[in-house]
Amino acid sequence: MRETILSETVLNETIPATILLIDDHPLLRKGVKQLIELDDELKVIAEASNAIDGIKMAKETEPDLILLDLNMPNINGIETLKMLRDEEVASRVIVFTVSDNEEDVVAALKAGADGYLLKDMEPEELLASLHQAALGKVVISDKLTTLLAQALQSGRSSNKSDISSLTPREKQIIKLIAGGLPNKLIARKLNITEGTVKVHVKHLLKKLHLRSRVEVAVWAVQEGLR
Amino acid sequence: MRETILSETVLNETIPATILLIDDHPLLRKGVKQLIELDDELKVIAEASNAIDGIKMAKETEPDLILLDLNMPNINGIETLKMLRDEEVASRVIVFTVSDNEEDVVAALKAGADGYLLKDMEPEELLASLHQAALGKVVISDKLTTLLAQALQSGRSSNKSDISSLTPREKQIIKLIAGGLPNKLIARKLNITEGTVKVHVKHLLKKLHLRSRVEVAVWAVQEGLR
DNA sequence: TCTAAAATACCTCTTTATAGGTACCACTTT
DNA sequence: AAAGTGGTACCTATAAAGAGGTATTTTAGA
Repeated sequence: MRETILSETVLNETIPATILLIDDHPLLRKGVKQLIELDDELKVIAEASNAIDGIKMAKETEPDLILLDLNMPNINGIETLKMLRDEEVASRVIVFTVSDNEEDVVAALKAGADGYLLKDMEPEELLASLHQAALGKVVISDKLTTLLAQALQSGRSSNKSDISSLTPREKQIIKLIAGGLPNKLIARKLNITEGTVKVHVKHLLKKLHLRSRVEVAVWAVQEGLR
Repeated sequence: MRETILSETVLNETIPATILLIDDHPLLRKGVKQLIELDDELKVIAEASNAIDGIKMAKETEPDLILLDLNMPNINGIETLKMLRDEEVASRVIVFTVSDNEEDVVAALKAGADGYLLKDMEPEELLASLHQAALGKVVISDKLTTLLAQALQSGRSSNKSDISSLTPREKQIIKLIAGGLPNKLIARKLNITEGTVKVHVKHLLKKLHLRSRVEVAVWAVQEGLR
């Protein structure tokens, strides 16, 4: 695949690592792309502004690295990551986001991310991290290492509240709880009986290891469920 | 201040609107700056990664526009905006953020923002909005207009939950509610009886025009009470 | 197609939460 | 001194929430 190179020492020839950007913010993509252009060992070969396009491009271009935003409309980053894995995309996926939330970090790594970098990092650090990532290393922003260590040592990685275990109905009810609705109104809204709502609440409390709907509401808000 | 221009029709001479970027993400700044460079009616003359530097630079450079991020460490965007106003900086301040949260939008505009743009907008739209802003127009992302209309018509701007009417004890209890504690545990923690906690809860519910502790918890979390 | 998971409904029982009232005390403002 | 505010306490009564169980129907996966 390597193209012919004119009048250049063959020994100095570097094959740039190819990168796909998936982020719904055009401006951010622009900034990252411009930064990466300064580095001849890295090359942005494709961009996408949503999960669907991103996955399509990943399959078409087979990049070495995928920089993936977490906070995207419709399909979020974690889901996108899982879909990429399902599609057997071989690229190394680096989550690139503003969220230094422990849940997000753990979820991303559990879902098989090969790195987790924060958008507020210095440009030089980002390039350095991408180099490492291209070499097969798992890269994590310095800020997060302490956080991760705590998460692991306190065993929270196994018993933390995990949205992935919830059924669609349960997620739906969580959002309504976070909206402050009592069971009776939730029932009316969903055209089911209050008793049934209680069953769902009971189940989701158990799954999330939470003690009350107040904790559910707080959790949901902090988790950014909408 | 206008520099000498060589061999150019004087009639076509445009004085670019000067812009100061305040955002803690270097990459985003990079992207925006690159975009603005394409437009010779706009010019980034300074950048800052935090509120303190931003305010200093605003006073030094007196830009026409300030693009201000909301989500910054230490001092957030709204506070920064207020500080700019206190310092009597004459620049038009455009909030530029990812948050399409109603509270944020309303808070920003109440604090005197001259615009509120979302980071996920298209580059062309951003440039167009900045042109409008430079002409003195208040620019709001299209996405937000519906939201704003609702906020105003439902009168939420005037009778929204206001923390200032709360007593210290009530604020304290709100934080504990948001921590998911039931009245009994709150009582233990504060060394008062559960009955007394109930009275406080009752009062604060009335003051905040909220219907349940769940709504209180959600409100507190979104309000960032800690 | 068979099966397991999900969603639904109804039951009882206990605990929490909310609303209303009265009352006392300390402190500040008028 | 009187009035107001904030914090405390106790009372009754109702509403809501949560835990336990059983059971039927749909839906989706193997």
